[in-house]
Amino acid sequence: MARRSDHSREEIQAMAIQAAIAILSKEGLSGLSTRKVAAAIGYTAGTLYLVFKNLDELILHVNAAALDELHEVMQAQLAPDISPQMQLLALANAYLRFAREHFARWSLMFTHRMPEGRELPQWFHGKVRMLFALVARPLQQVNPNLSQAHYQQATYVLWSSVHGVCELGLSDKLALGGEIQAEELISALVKNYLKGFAQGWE
Amino acid sequence: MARRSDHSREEIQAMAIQAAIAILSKEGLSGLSTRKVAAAIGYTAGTLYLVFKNLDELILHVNAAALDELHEVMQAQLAPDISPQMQLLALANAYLRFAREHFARWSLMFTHRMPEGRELPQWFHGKVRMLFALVARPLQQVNPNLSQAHYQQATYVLWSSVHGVCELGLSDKLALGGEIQAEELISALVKNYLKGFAQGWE
DNA sequence: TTGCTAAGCTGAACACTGTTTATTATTCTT
DNA sequence: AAGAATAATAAACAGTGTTCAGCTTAGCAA
Repeated sequence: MARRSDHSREEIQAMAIQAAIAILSKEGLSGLSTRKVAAAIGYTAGTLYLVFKNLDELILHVNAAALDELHEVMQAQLAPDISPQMQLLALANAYLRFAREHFARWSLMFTHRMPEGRELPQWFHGKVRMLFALVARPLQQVNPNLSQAHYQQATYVLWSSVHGVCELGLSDKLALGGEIQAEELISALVKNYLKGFAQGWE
Repeated sequence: MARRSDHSREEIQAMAIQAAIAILSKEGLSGLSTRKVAAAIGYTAGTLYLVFKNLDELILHVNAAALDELHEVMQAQLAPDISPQMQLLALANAYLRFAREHFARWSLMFTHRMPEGRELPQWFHGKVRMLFALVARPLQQVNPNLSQAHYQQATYVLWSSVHGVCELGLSDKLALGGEIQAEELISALVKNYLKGFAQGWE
């Protein structure tokens, strides 16, 4: 076959991303392959290379979709009539929930590294900044007396630490006795961190 | 060739682990392969399967070696004449240093997952507990009025959050402006967390 | 309507990967 | 010295990402 023109480049691109997400959800990262993605959308592996530079670029878009979805579910947590502390806790729990429900996609975001030399594109960093902004604002309400740099640092720290609890809490590496749930750890972390953060800096 | 008996099973096993570590350090995870490990120790891929069940088991031992090495460098931080707060900060910084200097090996510990159904062996969990114990003791000194379960939870939380800061801080995902160093984040996290932890619970 | 060019797509190839197994070469035992 | 047991290999299998010559067809020109 040749020159079917059933779909535009953009359509094939979108279809491939969706197919990759579906495979990832069903079979995990090890089940993902170019041939399988191509077959799922009725094309051949070679076609993917007309639309993506390589598999890394496809994964980049899969990750971008995850960032968008994550932004959506986290933004839905924000409610102005709730204390900023509770908003931040809700954000952290939403992050944990996303990690649990979309584990393969979530961990691919961090597992995947650009090939040597290649950098993440700017639009990707933009999506990351959008996510951080969700945390920076409530933090500002918790303690309004700090500089912008402090909020930025606190955002990084809080986000990273919540991420770490999710990662180790959802893996088998921590060997939690089965007793301790990740939710408890998240709650303990966020409350304790904000207690210190509210009291000032140094 | 056949039946050379140059090395015992245990020797081949140890050689393969060391070779895998060397390859990992030089070429990263993507450079690791059974044929390459085998060639590095003067054997063929098939021989590795006489000594390891599969590649996962080899990696398991590579990770175990990393746990041992990590325990060593962290234990070296403990000095009884230093405040527990400073000891915990030193432990966190040692963890960050290890992650930086042995990045491929360090991230393989978390990237790698046992194949479906297979569990991590008990001796592996034992090594993890040994590491946690390094953190639990100083925590007990920071606030001696809590239950054992609280120390365990605090250990998990502190460890995981430091881990998260290392992971995101060392990746390109956070897009730190280049300004903020991971050391600063670690320091901010540990100090802030311990401030809250020293004040009590809940 | 026909012919031609250009684009879409494929299928096969290449160099890898982890893993299994028949076969060979060597050592040990009798 | 003959035979059994074992260490190691080479080759095979099914899969991977990636490239590219060539085929098929759409759209345009004559």
